[in-house]
Amino acid sequence: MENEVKNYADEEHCPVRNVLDRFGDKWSMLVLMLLSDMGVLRFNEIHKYIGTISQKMLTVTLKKLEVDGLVQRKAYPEIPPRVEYSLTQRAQSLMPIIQELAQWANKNMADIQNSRSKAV
Amino acid sequence: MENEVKNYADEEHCPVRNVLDRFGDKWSMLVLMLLSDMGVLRFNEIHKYIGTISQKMLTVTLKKLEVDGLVQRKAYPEIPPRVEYSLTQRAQSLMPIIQELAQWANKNMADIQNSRSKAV
DNA sequence: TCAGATACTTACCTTTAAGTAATTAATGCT
DNA sequence: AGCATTAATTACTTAAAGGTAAGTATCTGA
Repeated sequence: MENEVKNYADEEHCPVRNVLDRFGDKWSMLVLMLLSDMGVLRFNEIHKYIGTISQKMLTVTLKKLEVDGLVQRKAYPEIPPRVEYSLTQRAQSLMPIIQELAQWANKNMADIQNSRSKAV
Repeated sequence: MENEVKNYADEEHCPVRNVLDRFGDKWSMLVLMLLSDMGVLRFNEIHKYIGTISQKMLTVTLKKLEVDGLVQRKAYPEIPPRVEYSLTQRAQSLMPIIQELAQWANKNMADIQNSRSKAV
């Protein structure tokens, strides 16, 4: 007789895995928070705010967020090109939760770093 | 004159980066949710619930969570060994936010997948 | 004519995360 | 004697993420 447990990680049925995997990367959350604070930003503006992101990763990150319908991309047919990014409604409905997460992190950062340093 | 912007990603001062990076990996969130649902679990029980995690990654994940003071590890000096894992208070204060995140993901999963499929 | 601006793309390389499979230690059970 | 049990660890390999640097198109202004 098998122990019929498993299935907590089923990718098809676990929305957390399926959806949240997408902004568990290095930059997505940061871009979302920045756009949430600033409203509308051009590519180079985001690039300057997040001083350490490479052009390539910013492109990749914005594209992923756009594909998921979290970021809206508006390109103006000018030269040199101008592209503006902003949050969609969907992303805006997510931001309060991310803000809570950020608050939790703020509140607990010191203790966590303390725990880490004790762990040798 | 330089454009004095930057610093949105400063790792020293950004608690979100610093703290949340740790459970943006493949398994941490899942382990936290499982322990939140189940209370106290032994290593092999977690392993069975999350059918697809390797022994190594479960060890690594639990150790990281323990170092951050999110998971409590209690080893009984028996043979064969028995080790029980549970959430700390700190992790429990985080769980409501993770639950909200999960609810958001649940609510928005279908739309997001729809957006993705449209994006070719 | 040529640098500068803009939002990328591409090729290449390094780093990190994760998976596989074998091994360990000490005991009880058969 | 030999196998199962438990919670790891170790060495090795593969896959994914991220970084670097250069290139692209088109126009403006010096």
